[in-house]
Amino acid sequence: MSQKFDHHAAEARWQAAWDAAQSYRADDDSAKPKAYVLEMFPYPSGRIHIGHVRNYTMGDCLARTRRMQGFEVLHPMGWDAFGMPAENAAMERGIHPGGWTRDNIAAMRAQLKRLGFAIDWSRELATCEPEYYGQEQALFLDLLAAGLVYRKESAVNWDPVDMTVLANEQVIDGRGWRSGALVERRKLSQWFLRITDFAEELLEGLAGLDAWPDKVRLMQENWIGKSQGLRFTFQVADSDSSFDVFTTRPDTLFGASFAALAPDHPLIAELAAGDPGLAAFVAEARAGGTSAADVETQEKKGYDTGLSVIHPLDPAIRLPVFAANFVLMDYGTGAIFGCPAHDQRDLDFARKYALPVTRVVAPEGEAETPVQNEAYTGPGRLVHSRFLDGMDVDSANAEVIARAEADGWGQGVTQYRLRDWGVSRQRYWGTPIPIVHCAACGAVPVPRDQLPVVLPEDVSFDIPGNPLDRHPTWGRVDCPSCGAPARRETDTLDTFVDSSWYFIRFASGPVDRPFDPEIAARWLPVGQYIGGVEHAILHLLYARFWTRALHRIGRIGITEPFAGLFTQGMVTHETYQAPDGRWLSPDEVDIRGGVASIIGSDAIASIGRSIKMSKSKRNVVDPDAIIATYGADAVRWFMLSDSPPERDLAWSESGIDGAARFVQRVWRLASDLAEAGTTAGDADPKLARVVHKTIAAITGDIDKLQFNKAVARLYELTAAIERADASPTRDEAIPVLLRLVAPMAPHLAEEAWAAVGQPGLIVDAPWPVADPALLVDDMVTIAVQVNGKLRDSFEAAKGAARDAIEAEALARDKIVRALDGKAPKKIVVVPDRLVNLVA
RNA sequence: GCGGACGUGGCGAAACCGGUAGCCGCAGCGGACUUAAAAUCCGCUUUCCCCUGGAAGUGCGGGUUCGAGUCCCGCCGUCCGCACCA
Repeated sequence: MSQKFDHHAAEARWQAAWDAAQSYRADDDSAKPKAYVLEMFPYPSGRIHIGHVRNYTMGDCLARTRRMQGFEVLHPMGWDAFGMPAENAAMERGIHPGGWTRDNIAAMRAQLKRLGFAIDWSRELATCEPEYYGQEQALFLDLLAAGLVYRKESAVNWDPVDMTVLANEQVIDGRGWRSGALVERRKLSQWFLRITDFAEELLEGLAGLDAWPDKVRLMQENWIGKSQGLRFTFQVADSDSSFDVFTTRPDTLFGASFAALAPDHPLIAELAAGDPGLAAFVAEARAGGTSAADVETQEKKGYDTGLSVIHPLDPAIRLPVFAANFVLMDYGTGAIFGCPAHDQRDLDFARKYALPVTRVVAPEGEAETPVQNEAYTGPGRLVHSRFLDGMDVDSANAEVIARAEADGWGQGVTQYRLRDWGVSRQRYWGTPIPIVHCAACGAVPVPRDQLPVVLPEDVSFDIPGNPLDRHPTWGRVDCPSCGAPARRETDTLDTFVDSSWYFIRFASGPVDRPFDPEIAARWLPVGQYIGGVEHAILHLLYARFWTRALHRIGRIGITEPFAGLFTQGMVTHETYQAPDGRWLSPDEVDIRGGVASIIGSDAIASIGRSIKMSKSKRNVVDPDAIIATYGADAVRWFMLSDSPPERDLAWSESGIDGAARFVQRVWRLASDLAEAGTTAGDADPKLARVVHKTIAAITGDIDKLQFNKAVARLYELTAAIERADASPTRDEAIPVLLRLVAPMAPHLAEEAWAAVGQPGLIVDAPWPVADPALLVDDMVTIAVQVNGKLRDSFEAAKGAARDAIEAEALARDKIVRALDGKAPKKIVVVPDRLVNLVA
């Protein structure tokens, strides 16, 4: 009888066949409608992990479906290949980051190919190659020329041992994560991109992204952090100095009892020079951690500068000026006025330093109720505020802003939390910033004909710090402008720059330019982008910004790069722990009947809940091993089944067993048909209905990326075909099933398609189309409820008259019994659905 | 602290617009085939009870409705994001 489906042979055979036919090559010149399906490209860490497999399987399923539906599909793959892990590997093993990265890419590419993804490999790119980053340098210079790039001094976290800049996440308890050295704040001259110029349009653009998850839009909205308020100047009494503050609550100005400046504020720096106490306070404030936990527990502290400022609405009022640890230099103006009654932080501060607390907003009748330990931030009317008294908060805000503008001491402004994007990294393994520093000419762009600025290969990582800084020759160049000896910029670009435009380069990647706008326009924007939520803010915001920046300088026609976005869940796995608390890997236990016995011992492991795979919990599974055992199709099938794609998927041995079983079931259907040949006789209208309903449902499910539902329906269809008696309908149903399965299990589908004698490759076969006539049933089940409780049900012709249904319902034995002789007070009839009798 | 999502069998989950809760899969139980096992196939599988049937049931408590997993109000819990943002 039928042989088992041999996944090893089928995978090799069909992957070769697709390659030979160049099945997944995207044709720029195709007349077909275009579909651009993209998954976030991976960092080449060394091995594909199961999360990647899930991500790419989803995209692949969609891409394959679109292909069969007649779209010209662009489904590319590349490598986000610059970044720290390569440098860390270089330091640890004394190898070159480039070699390490390229080896990893080769290994991971082979892994992806084993899964049979429908990828146009001719468009593959790696961001670490000069062909890519050289074009990025060109775009950087374009943005520089357009004034969207600038250079300024900025504080960084400096690790004095590793001689490198650390990201905030790399600073743990004030120490470098790798060296353990106390981190210093250093000022460095760094390059910035003017993303804040785009704050408003990035915010407004979110409204149009209706195929994005609300969650991501909201996260971006919060990140941009728009707020409106008043910016005004405080004059320091008996002095020429002044400073600006920003507030969203100008209405509470009469409740002000102090002003406070960030420890990093320039005015504080000035004063600290002559005030050792203040200098000590500043040093102490800087030492305080910036982590969430630190901030939460940190006490509000201040230092009285001895200065006072003049209240803008009444020169007679003077407010003391403090340096305060809770005022941030990088939001607003780095200075505030404190209104303790209506701001919790100000209240805490005021209590500590015995400053007045004056209520200026109160709900009805509470004007004289003192504010105790909780600041009042609710609605109400202004009190103790002279000309503002009696106004509501909004009117008072507007009134104060109007006066400030009329009298010239302040103005209404919109403030954003978003800051300009600092892109300088003091590292080797990144895109060199194409700038030359000349003593006479300043920062000079590298001329276009000298791009790319290529990273030198002869570098070593045995000494800490950026090897570009100590390279003997690379940094020495002549100034492109005056010809005098000059030095290269040794900083490289943040790797988020690399990933901000790769999707454009996929659409069009000429050798002499970053992209061809006309060709790129044929594909962009990306129709469906799929990746993890962890990129909800940074990557997705930067890519949106980069696209808008290119749009502003006339390089591209679109403003939004990703029309549709889907954020998929993680793949999790149960955890196993030995009685002594040691974590066990899945292949150290044998699970039967919910009990995990430890292999090679008679002890029982405790089973923990399914959580994110991590090395420390040892609950990681290796895709390669699983593909070898179960086959690519079973793995792909499992990745799409069970859990909704936006939720986490719990990997389990039994789950993948089930998937492998299904592959065999489909294969059996096909090979039995191949053996038996076609059937003569009558059609099977019941089966035909099932087939067509399934076609319609699955098409919709895949459109909505609800792969788990599509999978459930395919199980049902398979079961229905298995159960059906031989008929021409059944013979036709099997190739339909194969086409529906093809996006998920393509090797199986090809093998079976060939076995049943269908012509050509199934990947080129058209997607089945449901016959609308077969989607409607002529009989429906009517539920009969008494007082809302189901008592009976019966079959009726679809569209049957209300009276007839009502009469039938009342005549049913069970209903007569349930009503117990009483006449219903009310009868609700929902045609084709139910009858509810209210007794 | 602020913002958001979610909560349904032993488990992963379905359920169009408010209309028969639990499709499908996993695990489990029973059976068939087999010398046996594997594989495969068939059946059962929310809980409880006085079991030809009945009651309860979608985190908890209320409400709207002929009818609520779905809508409204208030809690509880879990997860995620941001975090001294003036």
